[in-house]
Amino acid sequence: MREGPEIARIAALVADPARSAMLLALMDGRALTATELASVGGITRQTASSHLARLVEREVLVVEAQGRHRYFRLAGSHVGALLEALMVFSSDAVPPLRTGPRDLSLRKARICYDHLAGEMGVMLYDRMLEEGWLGRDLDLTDKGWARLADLGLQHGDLPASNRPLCRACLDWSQRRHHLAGRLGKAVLDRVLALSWARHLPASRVIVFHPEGERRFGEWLR
Amino acid sequence: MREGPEIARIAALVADPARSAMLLALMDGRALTATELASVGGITRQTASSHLARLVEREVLVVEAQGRHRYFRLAGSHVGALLEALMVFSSDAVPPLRTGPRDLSLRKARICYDHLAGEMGVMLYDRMLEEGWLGRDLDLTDKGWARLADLGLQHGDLPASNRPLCRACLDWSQRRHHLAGRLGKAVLDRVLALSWARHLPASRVIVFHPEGERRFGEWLR
DNA sequence: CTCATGGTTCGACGCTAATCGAACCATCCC
DNA sequence: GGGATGGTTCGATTAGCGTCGAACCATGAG
Repeated sequence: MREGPEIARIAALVADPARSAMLLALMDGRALTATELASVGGITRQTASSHLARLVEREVLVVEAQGRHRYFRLAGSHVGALLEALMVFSSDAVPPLRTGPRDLSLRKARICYDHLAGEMGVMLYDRMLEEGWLGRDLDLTDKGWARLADLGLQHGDLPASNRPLCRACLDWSQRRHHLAGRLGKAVLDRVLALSWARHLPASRVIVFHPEGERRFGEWLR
Repeated sequence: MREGPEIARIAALVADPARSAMLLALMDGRALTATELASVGGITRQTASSHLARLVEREVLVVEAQGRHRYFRLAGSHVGALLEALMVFSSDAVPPLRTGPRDLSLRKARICYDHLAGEMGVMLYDRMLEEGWLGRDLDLTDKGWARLADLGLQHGDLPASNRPLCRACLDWSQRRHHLAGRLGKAVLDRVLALSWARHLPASRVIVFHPEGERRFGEWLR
């Protein structure tokens, strides 16, 4: 391309129908896989792969590899701001996309390895960050320790190991982060021990009892 | 082009180096001619003409014909907002462009047909709008009439005619509007009659005397 | 009127970039 | 181990669009 203002190259990234459709689908902050994005863009996987590589290279998207999947999401709020500035002209809508399991109980709460996933897991993670229980690099603050004590969790319940204390894990259904690591396991264990929820046999479903869900939400308030 | 989100088509308008250079040059709100925009875009006039037609058609720019010139400017603040959202990624600078006469006195104040142009003329027009002397459709308000009386201008000094009372005229050097119409002529006549300024013989230059410039500014305060 | 200048239209050319088929690599599941 | 799925790389094709030369129209100056 002939040289010119930088903004032309950025605009060109959005100017392709397939790429812009992918970006719109990511506007709600979720993370989607390459195959899903190929679908919303109406193109094949190999074409999408090339588009996504360019978007990551220009730091419009960030990518997170997890197993054989690669999750893409917007690189920051400035990308959302750009898309919104464009939507002023066009009034495009963000297309709905169902992700993950159809089963409502699975979407609500389930086990991911050994920690809590689904809506409840994402809520746990979000609230801990919002309320300052976790610092920016996922370190547990004094306030965080205090609130864990309210739940009955002490330092002793979280023995040191190679595994990190707190880790962010991409949620299959929500496509946002939930809490993993030793603390993720400890919180789930505690929720089960308190009988706020139970683990449905022979499945990954976690069923919250109404009273347990209320208390869980209150603890996070 | 294959169908897809609207935002792709808007982004495509900015994605071209020549077009984005033109848009950047217009970011300060001035209006530039097609030939000038061709120059900042580094392209020929005929190419620029095609670009500008598309930008006007998509309502990114608006055009104002004046004599054999066509002045283009951004269609609104939402266009500026879009460009700024793009510049977050790139930190392009708005390129400087000298417009109009080199002669400083000509840039400062001059006659345009029969009314005041240049910095002083643009200031007059801007202040009248800011202070509510003029309404949105350039009608003279009660407040406006009162302040004109301070200058010694009565209704009788502005005889009715086919020519509109107030009109916006694009300023050659400033590339912004200044005050024209019967009122524009009347104000200039009055400024000259008060000896706040004089008309340099055999030229279009208006020279404000220091004291006159002070009083003029005070009147507009 | 004649000339100069600003601007547009038309047509042809050339280049860039999006696209997909095919082959390949990596991971998960059994 | 083998099969299935997610994802990438490579190469060839194709289509869209930016570009300018040439001709033309409109306005302003003398």
